[in-house]
Amino acid sequence: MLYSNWSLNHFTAYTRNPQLRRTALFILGLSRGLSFTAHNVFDKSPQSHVTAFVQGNRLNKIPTKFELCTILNSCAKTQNFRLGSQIHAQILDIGFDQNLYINSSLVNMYAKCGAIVDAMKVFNGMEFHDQVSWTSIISGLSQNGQGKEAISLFKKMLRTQIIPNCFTYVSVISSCTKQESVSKCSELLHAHVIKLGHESNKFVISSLIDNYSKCGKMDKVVMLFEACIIKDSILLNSMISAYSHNLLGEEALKLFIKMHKENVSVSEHSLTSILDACGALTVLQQGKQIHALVTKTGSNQNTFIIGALINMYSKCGNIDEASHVFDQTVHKNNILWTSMMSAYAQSGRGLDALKIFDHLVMEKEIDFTPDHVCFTVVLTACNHSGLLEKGVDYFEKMRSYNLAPEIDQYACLIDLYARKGDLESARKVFDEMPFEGNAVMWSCFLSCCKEYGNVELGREAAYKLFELEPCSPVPYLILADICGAAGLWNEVGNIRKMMRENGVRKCVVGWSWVEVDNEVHVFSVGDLSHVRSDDIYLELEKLSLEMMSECSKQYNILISES
DNA sequence: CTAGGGTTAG
Repeated sequence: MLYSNWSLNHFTAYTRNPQLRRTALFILGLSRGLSFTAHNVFDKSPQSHVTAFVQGNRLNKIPTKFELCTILNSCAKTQNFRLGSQIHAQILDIGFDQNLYINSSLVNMYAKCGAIVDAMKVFNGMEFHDQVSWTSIISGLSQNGQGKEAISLFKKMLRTQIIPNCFTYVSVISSCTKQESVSKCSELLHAHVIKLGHESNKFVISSLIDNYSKCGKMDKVVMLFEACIIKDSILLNSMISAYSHNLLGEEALKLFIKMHKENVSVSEHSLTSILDACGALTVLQQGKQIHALVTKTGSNQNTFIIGALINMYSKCGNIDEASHVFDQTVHKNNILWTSMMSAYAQSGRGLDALKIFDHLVMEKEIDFTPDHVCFTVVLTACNHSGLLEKGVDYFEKMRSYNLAPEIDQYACLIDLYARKGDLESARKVFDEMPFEGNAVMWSCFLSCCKEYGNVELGREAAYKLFELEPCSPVPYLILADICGAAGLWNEVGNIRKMMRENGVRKCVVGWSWVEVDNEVHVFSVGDLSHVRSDDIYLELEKLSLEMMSECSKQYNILISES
């Protein structure tokens, strides 16, 4: 028998399933020597490679290893798992199963089709590895949301003789970005990159910019960006989303205008990021102009863009326009339903958000399966409307959808209890959940302890935060507040002393100012949520995009060292 | 002689 165990596993799996029996027979047919000729494969689209392959099969020609590589590549691009695995069977039959090029293509093909287990099997079955095969599996894991595994394989690679190249670093850096807890990796990997001389590779820079921006290290982001000589559209998009992500919408808009002026092609990625920035700045006028641009470029059915439009309109206080955009969407999917619920929750209409959710899960005809993000939105909606019991119910409901609560949903649960004043139950969740509480969670909890004057729990939360955020004065100040309110003046004195001893400065929130028409407007950088649009952005809203770029020289934004 | 891996968006 020519088949290895591996292909037999596949084959039997197919024959057991009546719907896949035809595929099974096809595999058998291929393995008996059917083949293909690829006509003019080099100037055709992946889909026409696939067609050529299937046609060529009928001509009984045995494909060369080069042709097999090309066709596997096309299967990867078109996510054609069926054909890809059939070709795999043929490869085993012909005996190319230890060819490095073919195996790397196989790993890539399976990974791109989401069959990461099969990709791992191929990878583990390889006798020798090189840079490409390592990178294929690392990027495959990263793209399939298994950042942790990608990083651990990277570490394994470092212990071999094979030195990672710039392709590998791009994948590893983006895995780190997706894994929240490993923000410390940024500098380390950056150092690797410099040492190996990849610091001017545009892919590496884009992924590093993304990584630093997600960790809030904007100084590094700007440094990298400014060192770039050629700024292509992806780099600019990474930069725009970095600015948006770090509440620097102003900078994001400026860059977008510059990009538009210099005729750098505006992609759907750029539009999504810039809509985010408009939402964060609550500049409705600019948001509307981007909406016009979306319509003009025909991107008005792209899920990411629609989601961003809904978000932008709701942040700008225009919930009706948000729901109008949603209504005009032809294919409403999970992401968009969730965006719409989130829009209602953000606009203080939590009950409307819950109404949508209840409707969706009731209606059997609508294709909707709630995921983690969706439950976060539902729980947030409960929180904003003060619905403790309902929130706890929804939390319990997650399990009926086979969803194990993640840290975000636990954070919502803690918030629900704490805001209602049930601090003991909230505290219990910290112990019961399978995660370590992070700074955001403890900060929320601490604020609630202050609200309800609970010294004991407040003290515990503050001490946790001293460890988690050693530079932040906020927990010191809140704890001092709690103790002051309880008349514990000795402890207040001690807290002040601790602050001095630990070198924590009282003022860390930066201040910025914007100058428009000779008037100076001042606002805090850290948190813009309390800034009312009519206070500061009134003047900005009057400006059109074109005018903004003309005026940009006047907007000297400075962050003072307080 | 020909072949394989990478970045940005909820």
